[in-house]
Amino acid sequence: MADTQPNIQGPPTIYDVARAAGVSIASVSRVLNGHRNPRQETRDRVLRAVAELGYVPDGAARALSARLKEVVGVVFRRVPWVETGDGAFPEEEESLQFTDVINRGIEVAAQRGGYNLLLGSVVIDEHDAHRRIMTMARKSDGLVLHDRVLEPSRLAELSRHVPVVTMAGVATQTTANVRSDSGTGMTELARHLIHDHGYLTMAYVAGHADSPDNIARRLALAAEAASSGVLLMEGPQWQGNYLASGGANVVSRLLSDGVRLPRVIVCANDQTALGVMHALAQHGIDVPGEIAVTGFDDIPVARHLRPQLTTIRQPIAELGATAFELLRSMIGNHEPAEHDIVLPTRLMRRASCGCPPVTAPTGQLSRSVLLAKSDSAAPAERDAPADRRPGADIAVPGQRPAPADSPEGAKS
Amino acid sequence: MADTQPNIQGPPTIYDVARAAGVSIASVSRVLNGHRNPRQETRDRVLRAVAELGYVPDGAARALSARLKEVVGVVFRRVPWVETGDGAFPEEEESLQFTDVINRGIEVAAQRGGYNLLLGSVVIDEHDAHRRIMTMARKSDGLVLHDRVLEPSRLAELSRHVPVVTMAGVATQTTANVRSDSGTGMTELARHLIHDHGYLTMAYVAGHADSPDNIARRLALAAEAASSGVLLMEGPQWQGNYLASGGANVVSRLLSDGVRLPRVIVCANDQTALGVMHALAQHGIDVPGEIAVTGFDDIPVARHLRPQLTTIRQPIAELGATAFELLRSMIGNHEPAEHDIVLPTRLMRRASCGCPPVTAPTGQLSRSVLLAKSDSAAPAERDAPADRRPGADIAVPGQRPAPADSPEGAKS
DNA sequence: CTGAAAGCGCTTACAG
DNA sequence: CTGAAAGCGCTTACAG
Repeated sequence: MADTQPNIQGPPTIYDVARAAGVSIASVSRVLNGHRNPRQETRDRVLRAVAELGYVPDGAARALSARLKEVVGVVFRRVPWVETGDGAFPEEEESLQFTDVINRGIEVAAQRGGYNLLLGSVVIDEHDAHRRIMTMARKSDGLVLHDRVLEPSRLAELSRHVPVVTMAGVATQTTANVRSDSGTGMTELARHLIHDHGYLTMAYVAGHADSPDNIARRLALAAEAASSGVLLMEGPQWQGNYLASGGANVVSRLLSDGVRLPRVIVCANDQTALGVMHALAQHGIDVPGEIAVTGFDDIPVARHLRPQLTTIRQPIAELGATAFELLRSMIGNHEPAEHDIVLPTRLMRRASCGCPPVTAPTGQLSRSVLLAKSDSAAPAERDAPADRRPGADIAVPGQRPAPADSPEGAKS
Repeated sequence: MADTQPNIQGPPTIYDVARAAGVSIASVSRVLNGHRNPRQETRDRVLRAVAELGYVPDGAARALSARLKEVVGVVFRRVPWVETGDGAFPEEEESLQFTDVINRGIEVAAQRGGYNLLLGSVVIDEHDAHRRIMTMARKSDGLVLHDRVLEPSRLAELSRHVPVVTMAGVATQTTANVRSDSGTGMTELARHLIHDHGYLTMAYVAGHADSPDNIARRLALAAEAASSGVLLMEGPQWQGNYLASGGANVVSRLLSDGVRLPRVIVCANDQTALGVMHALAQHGIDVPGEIAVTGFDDIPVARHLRPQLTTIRQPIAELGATAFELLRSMIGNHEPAEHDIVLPTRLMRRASCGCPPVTAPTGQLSRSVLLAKSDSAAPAERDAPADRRPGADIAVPGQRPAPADSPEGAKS
């Protein structure tokens, strides 16, 4: 078959394969798409030619003809880049771990279904975000929209063109939504803080004020605080933005204003907690000894922080995968089975709330493991847990930890 | 124009617009693509019809006709999902912050250039990874490949189909590469550890053995150690995998084997350092007091760790953006201007190497900021820095910090 | 400046 | 089972 030359340049087309195999392009297409029609001999010849030429169908041609791109678009909201003084190029300031893990969940599910993921970001207040999103829509079979990438009014218009699934949003007549159970999760956390730890004062560092997740978390926390007579500080001073910088700014501002801080700071998400813990540490305030801090999400780094972050785990990757499956069920003008899918959450008790830290199961190690002499004091050993649980990083719903500080009295 | 009905279903096509505007589809196309031909009146009519119908061209048709998809593919390597016992769905175990930030850099640059990003992952030892990558190639105009997603032999084949840029790899005859200057960065770090801090024993927790970055870092560190007579521990026992779990496993294994640890653990990347610090903390070993730890990359969370992580900053997002620009210069069969672009790195001195921690510029705060009474001891104040620098989180090349521990003698 | 027509590379009825 | 042909929705020479 050495005489069968493909096009002068560029990848081989289906015509090249057909010529090499001595069949029509229809047969090539049938073999490649797994129809059972072609007989074995035809199939063999086609497959051989395909292998020889290294043929892979062009995605655009396939999409145009089959009316299916096998691509799902994902739009998320990105922090605008900040120009740094020292280089020609801007750098990103924040990580978006929650978003990234969701996207990974979407991608894995999409892959299984033979889809690829078209990723695009939008910046706050970008005036023609909807145009860019529309362009993405026309490059995909459907769209997953993260929180707050498009005004609700535009949403309706968009959903007339392609199926749309929102993440952590609100289901509409024409769009479906996937979220996790923020209310139940926050209620569980609040009860742990109030009843297990006996904390009497708390604050809520909010996420975006109009985010449904933020609202649900705030309300659940407020309800528990009210029913237990616990003081809950919230409001403009405590307004964050789901970012570490937002959490850090809230704390720094309050401290420099001389505002007295509560015993626990409950954060709208882990990223915020990251910033809050950072700011507290900068000011020499011990967590959880002086102030306990909690998050929401359980992003991968949560367990690597010092102290490890007590938080509500969302099944983050699964949220993404669920969004993909839901979207796929809508592709082809089908109605989704459900319009609002809610996944469960669970409390992860770690050290930042005041629960005993989990240390290595091997127990205390001899100092002889240190090759180098050190002139620094050995680190203060924190209170050894009464009920040392090897798997305490895993949620144990039925189990109550020993309170890390003594209750300060009930319902002051 | 209420009488102009679009197709029964689906988004309007260029034919719908042409009919509504009373012109040919060619004119519609010309107006939309910014050709200067159409006269003002034609232009107005087209634009009005476009607005009324909400027309946006189909990406696949456009791609097929214009021979340009305006999509760049990005392939990265993902940790395989682990089935958890408690649910139907697997969960991701690790974050991939370095990869995620690079991808964000690619995406931002791509967006500026009118491109979108097609994202796909590959798993270690996936046998038909190359087929999936090929499919992605046929859905894009070019490919950015992260480290080790494809065997080198397949690379050559792939690059015959589409332009390929590798990240942190090696340039070949047919592919270009973008990386940062690992050698210089590691040399700077090693000198800081050896000469500024006076450390005499160190270890290197490696990344993937065949990663060019890993090799460059290891060699640079070894060269500095050798020329200063410092002990460097490395080898199979110290083999990591660029993941937090890899770093944690190395430390845990060594500790349970009773191996004596060195004064500094230099990690191949930040993610590894995260795991190392986590494992050390679990075993009650103080960082940096007993063992100093350093990373490489400066991923966003590095500065949020306790202690803050001393590391080499790579311009991560810029690496991605550069890869996109390079790739775009290759799209259309152009030769890239450069085949191997190397971006600079710089040392970020933070606390984990033993440099003085940076605390809030406001100085010490009254305990009265705490609303709740606390029964826990105030946190131990770490050695106050002699030269407290407000901007110490920013690299200050010319400045040397006070050593955090006394030199243990020169060139033992 | 504008329209009719060809063509991008596929898939899929429609005949045979 | 197989091939010739139409068609997916665009862009762009080619004529006028």
